[in-house]
Amino acid sequence: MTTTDSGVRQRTRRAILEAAAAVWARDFSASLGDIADRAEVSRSTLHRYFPERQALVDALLIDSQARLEEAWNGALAVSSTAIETVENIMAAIVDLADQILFLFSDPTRFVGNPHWTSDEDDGLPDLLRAAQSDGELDPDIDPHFVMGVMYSLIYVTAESVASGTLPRHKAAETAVRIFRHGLSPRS
Amino acid sequence: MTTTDSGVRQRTRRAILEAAAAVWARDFSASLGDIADRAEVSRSTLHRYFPERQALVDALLIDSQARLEEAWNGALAVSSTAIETVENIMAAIVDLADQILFLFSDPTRFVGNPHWTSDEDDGLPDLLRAAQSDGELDPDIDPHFVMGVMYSLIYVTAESVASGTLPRHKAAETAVRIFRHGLSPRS
DNA sequence: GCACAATGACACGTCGGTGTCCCATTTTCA
DNA sequence: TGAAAATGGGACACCGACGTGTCATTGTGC
Repeated sequence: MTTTDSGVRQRTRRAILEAAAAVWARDFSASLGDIADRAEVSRSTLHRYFPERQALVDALLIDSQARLEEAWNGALAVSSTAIETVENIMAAIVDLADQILFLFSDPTRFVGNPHWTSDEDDGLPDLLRAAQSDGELDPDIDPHFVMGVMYSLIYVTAESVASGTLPRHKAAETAVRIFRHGLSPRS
Repeated sequence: MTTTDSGVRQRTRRAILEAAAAVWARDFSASLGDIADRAEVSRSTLHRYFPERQALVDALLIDSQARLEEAWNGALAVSSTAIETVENIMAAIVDLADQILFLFSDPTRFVGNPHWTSDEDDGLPDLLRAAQSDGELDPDIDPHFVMGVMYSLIYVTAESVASGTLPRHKAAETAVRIFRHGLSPRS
């Protein structure tokens, strides 16, 4: 706790968080035992780092949101137009698929959780509207539906990478292309 | 059981199956109590129709596959080209979203279940390959990945219809258009 | 080598979902 | 109307996940 967060503690902590994201992204009802197994840690150890289930949920929630925001800002920094920003964000979060799934697969999962930053105040809907105004996305489609398409494309590409159907280096490009072409204005 | 499956029994049975599909499509770990509530039936009644959890799972599995096959055959009957068949199938199964989700959201859910007809022997991959040969779909994309995109589009459109974001009468058209444009060959 | 933190294995008690009865009440139909 | 069918709801035992604790073992820094 003091100076002795010697690499070990941080590494086990990260291993547990990674495992939790990977497991809970697919099945939020998975037991702590499953997560401990995935993290290659005993259930006792898991409980020492996160005394109760909720503590792990909160920690993963905070961590996932932080990493997502980091990716978001990185994408913003290198983009000029709205559609370019959207594409860069998609490309960036393909690597955060587990975290995204954990965060957004069930809209009611974190209601009432003090650590949950509602996705209303991030600028994605506004960004999509801007892309629609620029003539890059079909203006007749609801931005929230577009977000749904984004997330589901993230999901399938990540799943396909995990199962070996899709090579990792093609994942981001593929997802972005389907998104871009599928939602372009009617020609 | 004999001639006396007087409408009543059939209707409650259907109500339970519908409820189970709707609930388990989103969370397969949901309790039988949740399903009974959704079906507006007491838990006792549910147990009378399906003595154990597995019995309900099997019944829903059989029912969902039957309805899917029916939609499949209907789409086949009115289509001539491969891509047309795919589009008609997509349009048809938007209304079966709950059943599709229940059947395919977890690939490992029914392994070993004697009632499970592996999706290897339905012709979807072949159909997609045919559409690729016809120049209607990008030939560089793995058919199984295309199937993933199909299912995820079914999912988002159905979710959006349920949440009121997307009008029902536009659901099928929207899903098909995104699929078609998103996966068309590079131009 | 010695102290001390970290980990793993095990042992409880609690709680919710499940499966099974049983009985009262309502609905259906002859 | 009256019998049969169908349903609702409570009581109970069972089981697995969870939360908490203890104790032995490992390994890390001094």
